[in-house]
Formats: sequence, structure tokens, C-alpha cells
Amino acid sequence: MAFTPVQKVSAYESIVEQIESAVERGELKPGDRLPGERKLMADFSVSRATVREALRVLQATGLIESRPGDPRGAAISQYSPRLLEKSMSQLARLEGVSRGELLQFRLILESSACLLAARDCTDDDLRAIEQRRDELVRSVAEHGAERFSEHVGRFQAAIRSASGNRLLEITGNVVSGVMTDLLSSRLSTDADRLARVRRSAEDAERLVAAIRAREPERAAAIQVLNIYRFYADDLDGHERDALAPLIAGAEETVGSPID
Amino acid sequence: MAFTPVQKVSAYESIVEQIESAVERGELKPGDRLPGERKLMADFSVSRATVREALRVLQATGLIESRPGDPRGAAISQYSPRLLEKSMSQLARLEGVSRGELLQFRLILESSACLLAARDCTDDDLRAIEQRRDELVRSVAEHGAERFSEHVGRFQAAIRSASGNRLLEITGNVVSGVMTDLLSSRLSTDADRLARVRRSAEDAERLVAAIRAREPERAAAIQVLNIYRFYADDLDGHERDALAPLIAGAEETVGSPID
DNA sequence: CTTGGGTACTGGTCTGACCAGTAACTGGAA
DNA sequence: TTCCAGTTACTGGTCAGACCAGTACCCAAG
Repeated sequence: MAFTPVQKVSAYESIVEQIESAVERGELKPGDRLPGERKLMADFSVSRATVREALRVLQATGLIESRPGDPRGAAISQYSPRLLEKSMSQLARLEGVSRGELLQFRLILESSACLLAARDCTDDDLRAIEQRRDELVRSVAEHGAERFSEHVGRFQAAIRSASGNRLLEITGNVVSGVMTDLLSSRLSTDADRLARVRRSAEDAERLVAAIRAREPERAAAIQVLNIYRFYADDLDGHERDALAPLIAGAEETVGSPID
Repeated sequence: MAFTPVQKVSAYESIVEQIESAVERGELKPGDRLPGERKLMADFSVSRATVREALRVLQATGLIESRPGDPRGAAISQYSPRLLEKSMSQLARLEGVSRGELLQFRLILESSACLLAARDCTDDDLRAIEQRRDELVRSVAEHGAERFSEHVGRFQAAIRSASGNRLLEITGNVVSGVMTDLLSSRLSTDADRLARVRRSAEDAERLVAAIRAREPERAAAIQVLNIYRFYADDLDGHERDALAPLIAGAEETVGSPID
């Protein structure tokens, strides 16, 4: 006969669970209002401090939002990737994930996004991508490397969005954000950086051409090479080795204009 | 001249930020202890309720752990993918990500993991994979579909771990977990399920052979087909179309024993 | 050296209070 | 009738002080 460990659920945990499951079951939808803390305290028959701890947890996990003074009470939030961002950057930072691993993971995501985008993006998607590309190219021509990261971020985000897969899109956005965050301190010399930025802008044009021509493999390969070359100088030998095959494959594909 | 919006940080938020940044700066490492709540309340010169709300947030984001009665105070936790899991399943559930999207994303992750594992897993990794495969095959032979999901989960987790990329590993684990979670209710008939399970066990053997033979593309393709076929019946036509090209490519690769 | 209480603490919860801030109501001006 | 400003009744944020059940640790008895 097997016994199960007793599990004592604290009061605030129970409240969190009840509200969470109400949201999961769809009884509470984004925009809906929770009662005020004083009402909740009566409903759950606990003190206000306990209610507040539960609400804090729900707020920390991005499930609800509240503003002081608002008589309408806390609101169920629209989904936002904030928590995913936090947990990803936590993973990358605390778990000591190396820059090489981060880049490798990003290459996987970005190349997949390009592949999918080239295969089945809509005309609207394509227009959005081309607009971002124009802004990027113009910004590089006018301001050089200055506002590059902002524009290239938007350009690549448009591609991820065009992939049609929101998991891929959001995860890609997060990883890309974490990367620029973590590597922003390691800026190369201005001249070097400008050269990278110019090459990246050219790659953007090739990439859009490949997407427009519906050449998935080629689009993916261009993006892999583009991102890799942009960060390659920051890697050490070992990290570069781990990426070598991906890169080699990409170079081969890009080498052949139409395969 | 540009003004910046004033941002009023509440007391508990300020506490959270201070402790978080102490961890990020490495001043607090996993296992280290925070002072008790009464000490913290004096240090930050706030009331205990405020300290507790801050600690609740830190606990919800997985940064600290505490047990009632422990005179040593709360402890900085070892990293755990709990938060990532939570945010991923939140994304999949709340954002209304379709099963097709989820599967597509998983195929991307799993095939990449197989690719990397086949390319550069260590002998230890390989041994671990083969052990999981043996357990899986034996379980299917003895108990049929009964404990399949548990064993196949461990088998695939071993492959992800062998990929050498922890981001890929953890993300893959999470997505796979979310998927089994979300689809566990949709069980097919027993006979049908048994057939799927048997085919999956055979694929596992082929997959390990490909990894052992260091055939990355082949390994990736086998896994794509394996997972796709396992879930294909649950998809509708539209969802299947979105995956078609991935599958077609995989079938081609698997078709050629050594390419 | 082990072991069983005792003790001094912990975190979880409660009560009751004050404050700054917001939404909505109200009534008078246009 | 429309519009604006002051009022009001609430909100969430914070504080103080208290009690309880539970834990780690110490120390004395075996």
C-alpha cells in the first residue's frame, strides 16, 4: 500500500489556483474585471493581506494587471510575451548559456522562420517585410550604424511574423531580444561595426528577393549567414566549431543562385 | 529638449529589483540565504506586508524558495525551467495557438536536436540514448501503449540533451510537455493507438541507428516523420497542409538509406 | 554517542487603520 | 441640451501589531 505525501496548500496558493483555472477554463477572459480586494477577501474568507499576496503572484505571472485607485478592480490581461522573455533571459543569464549556444538556437529559429515565410507568407506579410527593409536600408544609408539594431530588429520581426507560426515568432523575438541585450556591451570598433551593418543591409535585400521568389532554402541560408557573420567575431574558436556545419550548409546553398 | 515620463516604483517593486539585480550581479548565488522577513523589513525600512509581497513575486518567478519555520530564511534557488514551462504553456493555451502550430514548432525543435545530436553527441550521450531506447522498446513489447508516453518522453529528452544546446533542450522539453498535456484528452481507439506506438518504437530504433552512424539529416528526417505520423490523425486538412513541405522533405531523405 | 524535549525563531495569516489616487457622479455654467 | 469642474466614494499601496503552527538547533538525559 502506497501513501501519498500530504500537501498543504497555503491560502494564497489556493486563491491563485482558483483564479488561474477560472482563466484557463475561459470563465474569465482578457479585459474582464476581478472584484476589488475587499470583495475578494470576503469571497475567499481570508484577510486582505492574503488576497494581496495571491494577486501579486498573478500579476508577476502576467495574468492580471491593476492600477491603484481604479474602482473597477484588477483586469485579466491580454497575453504578452513578458513572462516568456523573463524566463528566457533568466535561462540564458543564470544557467550560464554560452553565446555560442544562444546564437546556435537563434539560427535554428530564424532560419526556420525564413523558410516558412518564403514558403507561404501572404502579400500583406510581404509588403510589411519590404517596408521594414526599405526603412532599414534607408537608415543605414543615412545614419550608418547608429539606429541599425532597432531597424534590423523590426525587419527580422516582420519575417518571423510572416512565418505564420506564433510560437516561432514570439520565441524568435524573445531570443533575438535577449541576444542584443546580452551582447550590446560588446561593441566592436565603429569602422568594423559599420562594415558589418552595411553587409547586413545588403543581405536583407537578398533575403527579401529570395522570399519574393519563393525560395525557402535560399532564404533560410541567407539569414543564417547574415546573422552568423554579424556575431562571428565575438565567438571563440570552440563556439565557432559548433556552428561550422550549419554555416557550411548555408554557404553552399547561397552559393547556388537557384537550386 | 525631451522629457521622460515619471515612473513611480512601488516599494515592493523596488525590493524585487534590488534583490533581482543582486542575483544578476552574482552577489547572491543559488543556495545563498536571504535574511528573514523581519530583518529585511528593517533593512528596507518597510512593513512586513511589503516585504512579503516582494518575496512572493520573487518566489513566483522562481528566483527564491522558502519554507515556513525555516530559521535560515529564503534561499536563492537553483535554476529550474519551471517559469519557462509556465510561460510556454500559457502562450500555447491562452494565445490560442493551434495544434498545427504547436506541432510545427515542435518538429523544428526536435529535428534540430536530432541533427545536432547525430553530428556531435558524445559516447556517454549515445549510451544514455540507447538505454532509453531499450527501455522504450521493452515497455512497448511488454505493456503495449500503456506506459508509452512516459518512456518515449524520456527517450526524446535524452536526444535533446545530447544536442549539446541547453536552450534547445529545455525549450524542446517544455514544448513536448505542453503538447502531451494539451493532447492527452484526445486519445484514439486502443487498437489504433497501439499501432502508432509500435511504429514509433520502430522509428526510435532507426533513429538511434542514424545517430550512431552520424547521419544528421537522416536522423532529423526520421524524427520529423515519426512525430508527425503520431499526431497526424488529430489534425484537420488545413493544419496538415501547413506541414506538408516539411514532411515531404523528410520522406525524401528517409527514402534514401545513405545520401 | 545518540536521542528527546525545549526554545527561540521562522513564515503564514489576521485585524484594523491611513493615505494617495482614480472613476464616476453631480450640479451649475454655457 | 451640452459640457466642464468639483465632490465623493471607492480603489490599491502601505503600515503597525498580533497570533499561530511549524522548523532548526541546542542541550541535557539516557
